[in-house]
Amino acid sequence: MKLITRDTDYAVRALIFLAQEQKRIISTSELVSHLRIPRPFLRKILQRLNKEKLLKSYKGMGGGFRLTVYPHRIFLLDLIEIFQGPLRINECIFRKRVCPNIKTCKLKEKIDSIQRYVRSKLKDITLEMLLKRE
Amino acid sequence: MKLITRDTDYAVRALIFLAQEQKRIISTSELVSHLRIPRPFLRKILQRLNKEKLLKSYKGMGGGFRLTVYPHRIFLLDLIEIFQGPLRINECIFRKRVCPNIKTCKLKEKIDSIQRYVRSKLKDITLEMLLKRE
DNA sequence: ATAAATGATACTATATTAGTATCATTTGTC
DNA sequence: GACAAATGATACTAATATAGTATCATTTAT
Repeated sequence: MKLITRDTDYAVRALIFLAQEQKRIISTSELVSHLRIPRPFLRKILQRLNKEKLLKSYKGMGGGFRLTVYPHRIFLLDLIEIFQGPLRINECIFRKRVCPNIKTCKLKEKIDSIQRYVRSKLKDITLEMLLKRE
Repeated sequence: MKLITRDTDYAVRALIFLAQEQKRIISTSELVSHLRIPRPFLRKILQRLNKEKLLKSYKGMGGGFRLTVYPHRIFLLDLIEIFQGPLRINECIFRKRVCPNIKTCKLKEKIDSIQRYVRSKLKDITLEMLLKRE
């Protein structure tokens, strides 16, 4: 059971690199040569981050991507949800027959609370915390 | 992102039914007629629970399964791990290039703590809590 | 004009999850 | 002992999600 899939992982690495290069425009080629991520896959990821407005893209020669959001305002939770969809851990189990009174079920409360916790903790983790320092 | 997959879910439902029938021996057929789970899939699940010693099986005519563990000693976490493997959320992201000093990384600490929390909370949830009451 | 970049989008491959099928073995009942 | 009703073991298929590729159009600095 993975909480973080490959594309989220790659996205994080790419964002770290971009953050460390400040506002410089970095091309996919440059990223590929530094991080070891398959080029077309990385391209797809960067395009997505662009659509989500975390990056701004520049077309044409000398083009590439640039971070548009401060690293302390980029949250791991958001990246996870961009690439993996909404974080839900309380789906399946609560169906008709299992849980007699779904509204008041203690179990549902517990699971909901786990989910809230996980979400809030993942929200605490920012890109900034991942940057190399000293 | 699902925390609980179909087989875990089915296992829970089957266990609930078995727990409610006390120590009576219940066949797959009876379970199938009460829960709506595809028979061969359910059989696979019951066999697994048997191997894990949560159930005891009885072969031959009149045979079936019986719960061998008290519902308050069956934990959701264990069921999840039986069917889905170890619960790990801190795999992927911490590889060579991303995290400069993996030993001391604050982020790893955070994720580890999330994992500990999730595990301990899932460990708090017992089968007993899922049984119908009043 | 051209080369070097991204945009859009469709496709393929691999892994995981979900479910099926089959045959062997055990056991209660007549 | 024969038979039917059960599980044991195991291999197979189907569907879905994840991972990765390919292609062509468009933009833009030189």
